[in-house]
Amino acid sequence: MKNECLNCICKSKAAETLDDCDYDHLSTNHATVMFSKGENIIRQGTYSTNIAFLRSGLAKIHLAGPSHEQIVKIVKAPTYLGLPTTFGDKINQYSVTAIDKVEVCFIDVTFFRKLLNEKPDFSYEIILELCRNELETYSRCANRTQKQVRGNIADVLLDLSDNIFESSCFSLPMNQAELGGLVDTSRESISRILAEFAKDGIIEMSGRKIEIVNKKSLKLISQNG
Amino acid sequence: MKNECLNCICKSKAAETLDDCDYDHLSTNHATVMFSKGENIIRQGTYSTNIAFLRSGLAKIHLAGPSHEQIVKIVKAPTYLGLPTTFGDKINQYSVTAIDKVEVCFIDVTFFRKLLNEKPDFSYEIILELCRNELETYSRCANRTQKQVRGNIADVLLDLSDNIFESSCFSLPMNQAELGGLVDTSRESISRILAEFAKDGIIEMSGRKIEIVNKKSLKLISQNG
DNA sequence: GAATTTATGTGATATATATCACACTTTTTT
DNA sequence: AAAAAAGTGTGATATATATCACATAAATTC
Repeated sequence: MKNECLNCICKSKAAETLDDCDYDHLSTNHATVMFSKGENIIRQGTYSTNIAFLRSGLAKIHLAGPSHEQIVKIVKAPTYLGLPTTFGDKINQYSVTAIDKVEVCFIDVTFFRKLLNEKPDFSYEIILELCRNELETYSRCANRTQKQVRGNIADVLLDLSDNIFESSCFSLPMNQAELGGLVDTSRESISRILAEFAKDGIIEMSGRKIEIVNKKSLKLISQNG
Repeated sequence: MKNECLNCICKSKAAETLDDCDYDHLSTNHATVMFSKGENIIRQGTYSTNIAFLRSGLAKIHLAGPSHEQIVKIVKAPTYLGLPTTFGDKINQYSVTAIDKVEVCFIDVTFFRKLLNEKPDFSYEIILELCRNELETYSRCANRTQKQVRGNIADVLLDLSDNIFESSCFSLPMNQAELGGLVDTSRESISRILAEFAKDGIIEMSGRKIEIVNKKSLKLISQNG
């Protein structure tokens, strides 16, 4: 177990500011847990007791909206999960669910607090991460409410391709009903519009496998032509 | 000017953790500026150079969405403005505009960075503020996209009454077109639905003056009956 | 205080998308 | 391999709300 964290290949930016001694403590103050597809990592409404760090895999952040479950975003390792909850509120305000097989490090809050307290560089990196998230959330929210469904679906495809899978070819990480929750539409609209994109030669689709053939068009649709 | 900040009656929670010496430095590292109604405090697209702290008054945070201007939220002193931008991105991702006469303290970024670096309690309070904002943004966003217009208008009225003016009687701080931007509707829908609320005896209205007469109904509408 | 601009009220119409209903397909379970 | 469950495709219909088009009212400007 010695040097477990020091030698970890998937560190957060904040963790990279730490020294060998911190890593030593970190190793003894965390537990790594595997979750398989569909398992709840953080559950809305329960008490938040640890800091969760997504070490590998994909997860979705989602919350119960007034009428249905809304997926806020899809995140990819390495990233902290549920930081805002741990500090802003003791009760989780949203859920985090594994999209594929994931590894999560649960870090003792007291120890994490100690790092924040004693390591200003660490603390500053956490601030940066929170700031970036907030900005992203603002524009994501403005887009979702203002664009119509076609544009939002285009956005999701581009996000998956550019940021999550980093390839023009990928497999949709969820079913159409969930995609609806991510884009704020009905399952049926997702089906229709994906079919439309395929018919128009913008994507190629077989089952959940998608290849973006005409990224330009997709971007145009995203910008709402 | 001595003790200007120490004796300031409107401190941020973070500032309350500081000692006399910090306050001394703060006094010499900031400038207080007055803005009148409608003036831009922070402008989207420009470089962010200072930390802005809203010392008194109301402001709206808004950004250019794909099709129209969206008001993210209305904030009230005391609060930092545009923190996420200063750290997350050098270019302002949103605008902040004075709703009434406001006072803003611009604090030197380098000095603010120094505080974050040397005063862990200060830094922790900033983290808390960022966390709370993020949680709030998530649920606000889920609500706005899922509820229909009636529910969102009810929410805005409740927010104004409960959090901003802390009275059941207040004057709408903006015109109906802007309210549309806050709720994601057209100006006309705002007009129609406010008239409807008045007709149903839920509010009393004369010009922009509003009194919430039946808060219970409003809450019911907010929860989407 | 007359003229101009800005804000608001209200009907008629258009439209994007939800919803319902059901066929078909794929995956999972037994 | 059969049976059950979960996921998807697609038409018909309903509906909330945008949009357009004006009328009226209030606030600014000259």
